[in-house]
Amino acid sequence: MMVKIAIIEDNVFARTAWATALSAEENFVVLESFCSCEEAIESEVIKKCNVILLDINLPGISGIKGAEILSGINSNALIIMISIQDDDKSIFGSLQAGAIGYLHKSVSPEELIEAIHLAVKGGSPMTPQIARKVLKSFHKFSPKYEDDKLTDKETAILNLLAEGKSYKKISEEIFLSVDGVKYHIRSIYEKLHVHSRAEAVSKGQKLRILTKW
Amino acid sequence: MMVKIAIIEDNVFARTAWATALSAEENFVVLESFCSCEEAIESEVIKKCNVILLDINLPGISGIKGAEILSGINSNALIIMISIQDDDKSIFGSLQAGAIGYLHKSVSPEELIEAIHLAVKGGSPMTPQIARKVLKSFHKFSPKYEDDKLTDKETAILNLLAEGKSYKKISEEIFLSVDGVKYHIRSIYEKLHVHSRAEAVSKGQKLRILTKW
DNA sequence: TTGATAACTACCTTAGTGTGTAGTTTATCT
DNA sequence: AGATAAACTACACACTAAGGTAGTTATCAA
Repeated sequence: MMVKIAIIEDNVFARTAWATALSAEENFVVLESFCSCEEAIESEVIKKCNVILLDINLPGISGIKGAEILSGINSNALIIMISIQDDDKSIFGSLQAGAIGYLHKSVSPEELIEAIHLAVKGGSPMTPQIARKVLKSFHKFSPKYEDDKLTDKETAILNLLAEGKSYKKISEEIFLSVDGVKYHIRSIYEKLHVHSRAEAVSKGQKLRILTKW
Repeated sequence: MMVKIAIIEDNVFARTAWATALSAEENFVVLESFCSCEEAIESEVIKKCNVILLDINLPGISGIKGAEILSGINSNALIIMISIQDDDKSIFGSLQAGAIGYLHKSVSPEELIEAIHLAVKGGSPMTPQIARKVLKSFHKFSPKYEDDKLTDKETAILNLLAEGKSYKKISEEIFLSVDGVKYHIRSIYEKLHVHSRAEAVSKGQKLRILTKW
């Protein structure tokens, strides 16, 4: 099984260096190298490839926007970002856009080959620091004050609020008076420092109080 | 610099096998092995260790709940889960609870040693499949129908809704009449199949339309 | 025993929300 | 040139939400 690769990178040196290195590997074939997302999007090659190496800093359509478009064209292609940045916006933006790997531009050809093998085998190549960053993004924010922790009942109600249920519906579900529900919602708002359902839900998600999966 | 390790695992064989394997490694010292979270929580050892290996399936307090409590006690300890499960609830629950790594129970002693080294160096040990699962959890859900995609304006308004802003405030911010704002919100609700702000925000987060970082 | 607090229940007011309906303007397609 | 749709603006109305205030238990600690 050949691994068909497309490269999108505006720098000529990097582009050719990667292409030659990868072509040397058995089972790898570089179908085409592009110097912009626009070019790649137009090409039929994208529909045929298994792996797309994508730079983030590109003239015109950015790598992030490009990843989104390309994964729309070929949702089976494994998109690996290659970037000099490692800020949140670049990393999480790329992941949101559909990337399954994120490498630093300083990768050696050997590491790049290894990364592609890993991706093909169902893994997600990334540098250790980025992996840590990604995992940490799941961590619950532990409220500084014990007082600001939501009780189990409050958490349950917050989840029901997120489902758009009215006070009345919630009161029926948890066997409480409507005002009883209000009582808890007041506490939730106070603890989260918000003044509306939407804000509470939003903050609940940000603080990972509401489960998202 | 010694790496001080604590092990929490109810199975005697696994526990002792890991302890002996890790003790053999230079710079590693296993401070103590516990067979339940309860024991570990009581112990002073937790406050002193750098790495905690934590089983998920434990009698009494589960590994997930345990991770939450332990990271509360020592937020600097690197918690690595070791589990036979790889369902979403186990993985993401652990990460939410504060774990920075997630390994399958079938790891070899060499892999375990390697994983701890990686964790200490700022990485996040996990199996390739789990890494992929985690990264995929960031992916935007591409709406099946083109019609259900939010426009840029709608997305912007949804973000403002998430901040709890009133129609009036939003209308001022985006230079539109209040009814103009309503017009877009109707579209948002229709596309997301919801009937309230809170639900829209919740769904927006689930679909990764709203940015969370 | 008293006092404090948590967990409700109850009522009231106001502002804001969700939805129906309808008209206007502008751009796009045929 | 005419039709169509998107992007508004406008108004009306029932309902809900948010917050103020106050009363009732039950529990627990001083």
